[in-house]
Amino acid sequence: METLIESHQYLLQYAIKPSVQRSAVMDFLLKNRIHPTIDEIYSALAPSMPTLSKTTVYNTLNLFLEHGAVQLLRLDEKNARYDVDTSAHGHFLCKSCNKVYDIFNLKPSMFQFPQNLQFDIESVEISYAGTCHICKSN
Amino acid sequence: METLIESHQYLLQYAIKPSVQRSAVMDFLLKNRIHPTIDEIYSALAPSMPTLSKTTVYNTLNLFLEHGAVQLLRLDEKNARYDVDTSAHGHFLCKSCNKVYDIFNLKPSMFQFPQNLQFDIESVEISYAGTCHICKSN
DNA sequence: CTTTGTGCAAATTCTTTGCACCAAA
DNA sequence: TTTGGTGCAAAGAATTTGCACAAAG
Repeated sequence: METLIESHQYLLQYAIKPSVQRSAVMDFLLKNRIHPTIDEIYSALAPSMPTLSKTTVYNTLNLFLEHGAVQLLRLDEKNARYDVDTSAHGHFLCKSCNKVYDIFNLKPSMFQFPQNLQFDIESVEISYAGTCHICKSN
Repeated sequence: METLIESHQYLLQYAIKPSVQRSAVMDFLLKNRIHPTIDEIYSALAPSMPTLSKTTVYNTLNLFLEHGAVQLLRLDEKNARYDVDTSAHGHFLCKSCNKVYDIFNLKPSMFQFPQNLQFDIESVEISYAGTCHICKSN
């Protein structure tokens, strides 16, 4: 399939050696911008890849993280979530439906560290939690 | 001791029924603004409270959370941390020494949600990670 | 061949739960 | 006495590790 070839190329951009499993995981991330958990990724791919193991999904996401191809989100107390969009943006977690929304319209200055070079910043996470507009009206 | 009486009063402000254990935990939090993990709190108190159990520390912090007396921080992939300062401020985690620094000089506007009333915001977390000035020079 | 990736099972870590005992009003 | 708090042991959930087999060059 052409789509998996695209994921293959995408991995190469991050110097990640592609494999069937890695391309499938990246393909899922690129097409489903839902900030999925390991379990969500595994459950989505398992039906079409019966031999896939959850260990491989863990290995794969850790590899993606090391290569900077995904961003780790710790929005709730439970599982880690992964975002294939590594640009500067924030997140909103609805505590009612557990859906994660991207918040793109934050001022760029919010992603700059306020203090004068004292620390070396590697990552910035801006996250909100509450109730989304859909759950609010129910 | 006078200090535990202060913690006792502090708990009452949040409508938390004090106990020896709860006052001791709150006393530790008020005097050690290090955003400790459950384990750090337990290890600090256990020597002077031999019968203290880690379960009680978990119970206590969950109770404090429910009453809004502490703020939950999820800065690293591992343990939860707790901050007795519930005001709007950010945090910096040094990945080298694991120390957490408070970032107080953030603009108040950063803690307001950028979108027009679509979502009900309950909490905002702004966190940075990288290398602190001490580890940088080593 | 040789290197690297995969996947099973087991281990580890963090946190919660069930339940008996203890403490305080 | 009655209510609620504590603490042990066990359970549960998320993630990592060890190792044998498979795949790819």
